[in-house]
Amino acid sequence: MTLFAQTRLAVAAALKALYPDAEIKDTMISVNLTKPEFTGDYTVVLFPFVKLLRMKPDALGVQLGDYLVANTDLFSSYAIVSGFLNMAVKDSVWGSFLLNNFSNAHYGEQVKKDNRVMVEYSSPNTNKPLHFGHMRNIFLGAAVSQILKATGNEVVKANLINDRGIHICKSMIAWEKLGNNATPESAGMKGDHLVGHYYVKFNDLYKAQVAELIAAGKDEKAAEKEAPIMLEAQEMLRKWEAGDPAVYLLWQTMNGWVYEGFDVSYKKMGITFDKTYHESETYLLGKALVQSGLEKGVLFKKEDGSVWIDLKDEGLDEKLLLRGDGTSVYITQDLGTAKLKYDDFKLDQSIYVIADEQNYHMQVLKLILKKMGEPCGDGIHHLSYGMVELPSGRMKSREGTVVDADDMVEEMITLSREQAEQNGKTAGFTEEELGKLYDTVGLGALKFYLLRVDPKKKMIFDPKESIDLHGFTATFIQYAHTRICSILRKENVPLMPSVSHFQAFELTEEIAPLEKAMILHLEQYPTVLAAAADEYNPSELCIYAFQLSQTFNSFYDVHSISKAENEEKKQLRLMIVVMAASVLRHSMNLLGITLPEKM
RNA sequence: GGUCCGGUAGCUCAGCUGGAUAGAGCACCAGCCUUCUAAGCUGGGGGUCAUUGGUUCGAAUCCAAUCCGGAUCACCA
Repeated sequence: MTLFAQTRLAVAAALKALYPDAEIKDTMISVNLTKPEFTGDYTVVLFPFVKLLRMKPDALGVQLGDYLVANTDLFSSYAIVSGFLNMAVKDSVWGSFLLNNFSNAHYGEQVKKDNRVMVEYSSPNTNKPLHFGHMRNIFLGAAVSQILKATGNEVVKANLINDRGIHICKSMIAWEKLGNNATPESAGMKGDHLVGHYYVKFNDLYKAQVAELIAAGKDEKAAEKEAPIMLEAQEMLRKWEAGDPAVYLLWQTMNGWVYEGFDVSYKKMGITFDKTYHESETYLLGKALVQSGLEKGVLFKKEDGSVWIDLKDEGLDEKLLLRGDGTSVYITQDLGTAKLKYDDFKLDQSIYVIADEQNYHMQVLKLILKKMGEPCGDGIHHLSYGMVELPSGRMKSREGTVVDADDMVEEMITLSREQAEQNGKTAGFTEEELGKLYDTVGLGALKFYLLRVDPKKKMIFDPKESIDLHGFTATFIQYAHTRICSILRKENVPLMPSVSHFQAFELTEEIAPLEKAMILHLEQYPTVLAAAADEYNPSELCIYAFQLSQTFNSFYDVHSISKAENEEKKQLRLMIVVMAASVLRHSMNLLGITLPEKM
């Protein structure tokens, strides 16, 4: 148990012992970290009990403080400042905290529980390459997966590829018309970029045809419907659904190019999946569910044969589940896929990382499953995140205003190289080491940038202002880590020393404020990690790791390790920095960010 | 119009289960490298926490109303 939690329990026990007749609820006990400007480590807010106990805050504080010091082994003293009881934890407690945890590579993790959860993320369409918006989705999903694993869950990372539909046919038509049988090899392009290129071409052609029709006297709506290239795309989709061999072959070929391109991008970004679903294989699955819903009387049929669900009593409207011609719609597929996932893995929870524009869709999906009595609906959680926008508004792949994912990665790597060269940081590295380092720094900065903001907030990204490598960034944390590694190299202490490494350590001197600040931060890590998991929010780890690095930099500035005042101080500080480096690595690894030993 | 999300320093964001004088980073200004990596540290200026009212010992945080921005309410996916 964390010291923080122990303090809460101790306060609860103390109150019960002191005032056995008072009904003190757990929620009334508010324990916080003591603000740096006051002496003490943990603060108990006294106001909530004042009314109940009919006591002045200060009088209550004295009784509670005295009791805690006398009856627990945790606290050495206390101070009361205007209604706040500031408890000082004994130095010896901090000493054993360090000794017990400094060499624990799994510090902060939770024991395995019987809970299987799927996280679906990335989920790209195969008509265009990944862009900056996808990266937020991908990094979020990957990070949340890792965080859930670290907090004891069994995690299945899933990717649902949208490989069919009119958008794919658009790329195919344009390639047929304009491609001259170009392949990724002949065009010298990544496959996903090649296919994306023809998707843009399609829209160029389409717009031109619409303009032509309008010039010929058609109104806009009719023109958009009748543009020949659009009719061709729709015809191609019908052929695909009918299993036309030529269309099917082209579809397979072009999707194959896209997958090769995606694989390169995923690999560069360090992203993997345990399971890949393809919509072409799942899009018909929902129909059986709809049929059983009809039999159960949850759904109803209209005269034209279309199937609906009535969600009016939930404050929503009627929702179509199957077209009159019996073909499925978007939500039908999702119903089927939800059940498939559940049956495949016996899931307790199923997390969908999907942009917030689909909040309504996900709400409806859950409601329908619930009404149909499908157990797979219970564990569904929509991890909704805000879109990444440009200063000029949303990115539109049709209009080619997207910031491409591969380009962005390359740009960040270039930026990290420029920064390193500017700072004269390249000495003592081989070319190969430098290349690896720039990847680490560039990608780290990118991931951190996208993860440091609360997922539900939308982000505005200005590509003209490149991502900074100073301040609240991965680079800052990476740098703090390399400084620690440098100390450890000098002192011949391994990155992960054995439990017995500091067994001779004995605490006799008072712990200095910045040493204490480090220890207090380290003690918070399990609490922060648990909160990040509860809220599916990796940004909490970003903030935590940044603050720990900040505190370390101040500590580093004031307290020398190799020139510590004495051997005891040296050992204490070594334990602190060993553990700090370990916690930094642990938290950043969960976000997919690597911390180098030299930079 | 209904529903949901957001509005905190010039900019990007923390803080939101009510708690001490509202915090970071960037940008700006002034200092700090013969000492473990200056991609760093120290200090400074910069705020009507959108507005109004309410609840409370105490409100950026909770409630209500209003204003502004966004998303969504398809037989598209």
